Amino acid sequence: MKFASSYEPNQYEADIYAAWESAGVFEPSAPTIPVDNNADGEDDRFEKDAKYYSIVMPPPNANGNLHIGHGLTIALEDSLTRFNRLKGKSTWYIPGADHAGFETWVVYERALEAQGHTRFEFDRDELYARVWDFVAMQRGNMELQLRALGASCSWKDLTFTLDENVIDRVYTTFEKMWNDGLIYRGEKLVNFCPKHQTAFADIEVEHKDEPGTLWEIQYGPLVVSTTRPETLFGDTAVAVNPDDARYKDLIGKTVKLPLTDREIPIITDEHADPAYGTGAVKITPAHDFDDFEVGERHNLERIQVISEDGRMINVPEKYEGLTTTECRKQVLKDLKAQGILKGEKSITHSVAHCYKCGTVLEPMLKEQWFVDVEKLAKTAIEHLENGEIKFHPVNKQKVLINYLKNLKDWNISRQIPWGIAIPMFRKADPEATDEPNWIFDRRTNLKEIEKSGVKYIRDEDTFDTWFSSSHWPIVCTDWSEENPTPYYPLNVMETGADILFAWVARMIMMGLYVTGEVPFKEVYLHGLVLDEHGKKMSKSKGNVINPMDLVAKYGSDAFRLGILRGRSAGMNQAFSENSVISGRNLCNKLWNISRLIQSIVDEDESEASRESGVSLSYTTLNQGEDWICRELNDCLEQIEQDMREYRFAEAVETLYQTIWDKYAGWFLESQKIYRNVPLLKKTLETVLIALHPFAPFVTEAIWQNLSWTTGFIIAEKWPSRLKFDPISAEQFENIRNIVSEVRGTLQALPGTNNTNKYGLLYDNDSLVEDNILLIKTLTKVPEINPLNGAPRGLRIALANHELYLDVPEKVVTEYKDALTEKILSVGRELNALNARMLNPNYVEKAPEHLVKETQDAIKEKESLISRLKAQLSLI
RNA sequence: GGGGAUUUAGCUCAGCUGGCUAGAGCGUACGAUUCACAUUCGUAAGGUCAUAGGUUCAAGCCCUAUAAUCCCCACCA
Repeated sequence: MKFASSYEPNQYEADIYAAWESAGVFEPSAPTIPVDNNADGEDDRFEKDAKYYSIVMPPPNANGNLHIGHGLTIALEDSLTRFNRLKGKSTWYIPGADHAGFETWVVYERALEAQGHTRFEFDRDELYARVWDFVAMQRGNMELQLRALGASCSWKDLTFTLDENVIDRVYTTFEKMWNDGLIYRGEKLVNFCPKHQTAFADIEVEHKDEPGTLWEIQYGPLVVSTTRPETLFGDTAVAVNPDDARYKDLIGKTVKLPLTDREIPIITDEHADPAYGTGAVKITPAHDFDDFEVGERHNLERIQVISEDGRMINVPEKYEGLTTTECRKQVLKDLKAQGILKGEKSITHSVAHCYKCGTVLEPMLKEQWFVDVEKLAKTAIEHLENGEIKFHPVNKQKVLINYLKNLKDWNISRQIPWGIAIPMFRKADPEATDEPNWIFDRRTNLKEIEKSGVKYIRDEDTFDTWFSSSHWPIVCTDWSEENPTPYYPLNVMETGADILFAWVARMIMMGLYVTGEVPFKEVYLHGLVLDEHGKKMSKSKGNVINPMDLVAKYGSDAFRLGILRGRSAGMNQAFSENSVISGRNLCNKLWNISRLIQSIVDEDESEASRESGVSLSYTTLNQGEDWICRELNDCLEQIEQDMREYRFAEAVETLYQTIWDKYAGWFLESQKIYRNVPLLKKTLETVLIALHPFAPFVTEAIWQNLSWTTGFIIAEKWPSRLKFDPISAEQFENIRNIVSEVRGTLQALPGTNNTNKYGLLYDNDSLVEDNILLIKTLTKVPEINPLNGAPRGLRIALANHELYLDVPEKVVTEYKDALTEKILSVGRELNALNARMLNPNYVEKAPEHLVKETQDAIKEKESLISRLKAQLSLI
C-alpha cells in the first residue's frame, strides 16, 4: 500500500525537492538570451508575454535566517512561478543572496569586538576578506531554508550582490553617471552614527519623538532658543524673520558669541519663525540640517565643532575633547554663571536615531558621493504616470510618484568596509598638475594607481547597498545592451511594501537609466505579517514566529497555504498557527482523496483486467459527474483570474472549497455508487495540478504514488476544460437541494438521532426515482419509496419536489411550530419581493433579467408557501 | 503640516463594475460514526456592514461630513 492513512510531509519533502532539482525542472525551458539575434522583429511584447515569465527573488541576507516575511515572499513568488510554468511559459525564478552591507557589518563588528579586536586594527581589504569568510560560513543556511519552503528557483543562476558581474554592472553605471554629470562629490551634512562610524541615507534614519529641553540664551541684544547649547561654538550667525518688527533695527549688526570672543552677524531668513521661542535662532551650519541650508543661502562659514567620534573640537581649550553631553552640561553651567541663560522649558521633538543600534545620530559635515536624482526621478515619474507599471495595491503608484516628486539627492557613500568599493581615486598631490582631482577607475583592488604619471589614491568608502541593488532586475537577468534578454523587463517584482521607496523606486530609476525600459511590468507589494493579535512581531515582545518551526511541524505546503490565507496586497495582517493547521488538514484531505481513488482504480483494474491502466478518454454518465466537471472548470477559471489579479488568498479559498466540499463532499460521495474510473483519474489529475502552485510537495508526493501518472507534476501542463452536459450538471443542483433540505429537516425534528429512522416518500418525481440510491446514501434515510396514495408524513420544504419524510402523525404535530415559523419566514421574503415589484420605478428602470428573476422567485415562494400551508392544514 | 490606508459575525478576513435572503475559515452549540480521512461527517445559532446625512428603482460598495485605529513622509531653533 503506497498511501499511508495520513500524509506525513517529513517523509516526502526533502526527497521531492532533491528530485526536482536534479531533474533540472526549475530552469527555464527557453534560452535566456535569444539565439536568433537577427530575428524578423516578430518577437514583440505580446509574444514575449505568452512565452516567457521572469521573476526575481528579493535577495535574503546571506548571513541570516529566513523570517516569516521571507516565508510569505516565497509563498507568493513560488505560486506565481509554478502557475506560470504549468501554463507552459518558459519560467525563470532567479534566486539571490544579499551581502546586506550595513546589517552584516554590524553583526561582524560585534563578533570582532567579542574577540577583543577593533576594526581599526585592519585595513579595508583585510576586513573585506574576513567578512567574506564569515558570510561564506553562514550562507548555506538561508539557501537550505529556501529549499524547505519549496522555492522552485533556478539555483545555477543564483546571484550574490557581490558577484563580479554585479560589481561590473554597478561600475559601468557609475561611470556613465559620472560622465553624465549625475555624480558629484559634495560637502554636505549627513546623518552620522558615532558608534558605527558611518553616514546614512535619509531613508535609513529612524525618527522618534522624544522629550527635550529648549533653552533660551542671551546673545547680546537678543535671546535665541536652542535645544543644543553645546553647538554654539559652531554658530556663524543669528537669524530673524525678515518680517519680524521686533528685530528690525538689529539686522546687519553683529553680536558677540557667548563664551567666545567671536562676533557673528544678525541676518534675516524665512527659516526663523517669529512665533517660535523668541523668534531669533542661532545658526550652526555644520551641525544642523536647516542651518546648513541657511548657511548656503547666506554664504556662511561652516565650523565643525563635533568630531566623528562625538567629541568637541575647534572649541576653547576648556571644552576641547569633551563628549557632547559633558560639553552641554559645562556650557549651561557657564552660561548660568554669567547670567545669560534666560530660560528653559520642556518640549517634545523628533530625534534621528541609528536604525540598528539606536544611537542618536549626529548631523556631520562630510564629503560624500551624491547622485543628482532630479533627472532620474523625473524620467521615472513620466513612465509611472504613463501607466507602464501596474501596482498591486493600486494606490502605491500615487504614493511612489509623490515620493519621487520630493526626492532629494542621494548620498551613496558608506564608511564601512563590507560593500562594493567606490571606484574613484583622488589625486595624491592636489597641487601637482592640471589633472582632475578625482578620476574613475575600476581597479579598486589597488590602494593607489598611476595614470599618465600622476599618482591617485583610492577612496576608502563603499556604496550604499541600495545603489547596487537598484540594478537587481538587470543583473539577475544578465541584461546587456549587446544581448537584451527576453526575460527583461521582469513580469513582476514582488517585495515588501516597506521598501517601496528604498528599493522599488530606485530600481525603476536605475532600470530606466541603464536600459531605457522600466525594469518590471507589475509590482506586487506585500504587507507585514503580524502576530495573531495584529501586533508587530518583535524579539522584545517575544511574539516572533519562525517559519521553519511551522514547516517542521506541519509541512511546507501547510505553511504556504496558511500564510496566503486571508492576505491581500499591501496590508499588514495577522497570522496565526490555526491557518497553518487548516492548511495541513487540506493536504491530508487531498491525500485521502487520492488514497480512495487509487483503491478504486486498483480494484477496477484487477476486476476488469483492462488493456491499459492509462486512459485519457472519459465520458460523464450521470448528473454528479457532469456537475463536478462544471465545478472544476469554474474553479480553473477562477484561479486563472485570481492569479492574473494577484488575489492569492481567493485562489486558495476557491481550491479549499472545491476540493473539500465539492469534490470530496459531493462528487466522491456520489462515486461510491457509480464509479467512473476514467473520470476519477482525470478529475483527480485536474485537482492536483490546480493545487500544485500553492501546495507543491503534497501534490507531487501523490502524483508519484499514483499508479497511472508519469513524470513530475511540476512539469505538467495546466488542465484544459472538461467536457460535460450543462443541463445534467444543473440537475445535480436539484439533488443537492433535496439532500440538504432532508438533512436539515431531520435535524430539526423533535428528538435526537433521527437519521436512519424515517423513510422518504416521493410522488411523480423522476429525478428522485433515478437517484434513489444516491439520495439514500447522502441523507442516510433507510428507504425511499413512491408515495402511492394520499400525502402523509412531513413535507420537505421544496417548491419543485413532492417529497415527504415518512414520520408518524405525532412527530408531525410536534413539528408544527417549526413549520409555522418556516411559513412566516418564507412569507417575509415573499413580501419583500412583492414590494419590489410594486415599485413602478424598479420595473421600469432595473435591467430586464433582474425583474424576471424577481418574478420567478415570487412564483417559487408562492408555490412553496401554498404547499407548506396545505401541510399545516392537515395537522 | 502633507500623504496613504483601515473600520463587515466572538476572532481573522472576503464581498470585484452598486443588483437574489451580506459570505468563508476558526471558534461556539447540537448531533453522527467500523468500511478514504476525528487532521472526519452533518445541522444550527451568530451582522443596525463605525456614525450622520446625501445620490439612486436599488448602497456594505458611490458622494459629503464626523469618529476611532494604523502606517509613511516632512518639520520641530
